[in-house]
Amino acid sequence: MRKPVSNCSNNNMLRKGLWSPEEDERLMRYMLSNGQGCWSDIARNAGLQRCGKSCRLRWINYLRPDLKRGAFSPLEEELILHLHSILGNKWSQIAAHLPGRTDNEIKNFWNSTIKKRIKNSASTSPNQNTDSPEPREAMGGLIVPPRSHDLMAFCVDSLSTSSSSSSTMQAMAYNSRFDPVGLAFNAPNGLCVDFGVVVGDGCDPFVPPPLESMSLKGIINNNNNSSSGMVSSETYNNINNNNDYYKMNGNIGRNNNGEGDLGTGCHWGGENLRMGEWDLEELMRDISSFPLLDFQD
DNA sequence: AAAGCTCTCAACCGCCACCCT
DNA sequence: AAGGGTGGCGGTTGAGAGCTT
Repeated sequence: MRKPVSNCSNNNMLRKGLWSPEEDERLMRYMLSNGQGCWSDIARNAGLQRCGKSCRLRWINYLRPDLKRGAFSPLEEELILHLHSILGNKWSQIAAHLPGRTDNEIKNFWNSTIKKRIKNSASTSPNQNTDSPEPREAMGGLIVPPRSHDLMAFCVDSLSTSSSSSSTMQAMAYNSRFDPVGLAFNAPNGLCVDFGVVVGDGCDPFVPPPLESMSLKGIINNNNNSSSGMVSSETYNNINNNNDYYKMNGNIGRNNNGEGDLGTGCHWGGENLRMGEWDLEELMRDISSFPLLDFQD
C-alpha cells in the first residue's frame, strides 16, 4: 500500500505529465503579470489544473526567462566539477554558482555525462572509486585545475550574460543577447567577450528561446507597446517589485534611448552586489581555498 | 527496415524545514 | 507545542529521441 502522499499527488483533478504549450503560456503570462507568490494560488489563479509544486518546477526548470539553454561550456563543466568536489550532490548550491542553470539541469548533466566520463576515466586507472561519495577522491584525474584568469573571466562572463541571476535576468537575457548594439556579450565571431576580456570559445552562442517562450515576447510587447521588440525595463521592474527572486540592485534594464544601464555603468561593483545566490567573491574564495587548485598557468 | 539498446532530460516522488495558526 | 500548509531539495523514473545491430 502506498503511503499517503501530498495533496499534489492525491488530487485526481490535477493534471500530470508533460506541459502543453497552452499551459506554459498561461503560467508564463501569469508570472509576468503577477510575479511569484504562493504557488498553489498561482496554479489556481492561472487556471492551471496543476499543483503548485508542479508549477514551481516548470517555472524554475523551464520557463524562467533567464535560463541559459544549450550545452554546458567547458568552463561550466570545469566549475561543476570543482563545485561538486567541494559541495557534493548539493545541486541547488552548485546551480547557484552557475547563473542560468538549474539544479535539475546540472544534476542530469552530472548523472549522464560527467558520471560516465568519470567511470571511463576510472576504468583506465583502476584504483579510482567511481561511486565514491567524496567526489574529490573520485575524479580520476578529471579535476583540471582551472586557470585563474579563465575562471575569473568566466565569472565575469556569468555576471554579464545572465547576470544577475537574481535580478534582471530577463532584461539581460533579452537585451544583451538580442540587441546588436548592446554589450558585446557574445561577439560575432563566437568568442565571448566581456569588457575586453576574451574568455575563449567556451561560451554558448546565443541560443534562441524555445517556441513556448517566444510567445513571451509577444505578451511583453503587447503589454508595453514596445516598438523595439525588446522587453522593457518597466516590465522587469514590475516583476522585480513583486518577486523576491528578481530583486536586484540598480537598474540593468534598457532606457528609452536604447541604452543599457549596465553597459555604461558596470553597476556590479557596489557593496550591495547581489546576484541571487551567486556571489563572485565567495566563489573565488571557495575556489582559491580548494586544495587541488593550482593557479599557475 | 526494424528491433533493441542507450541516452537525455522533464517531471514526479518523498522527505525535510520552515512558517503560520 | 502541535498540526497543517507550503516551498525546496535530492533521488528516481519514464517517455521519447537517437543510435546500433
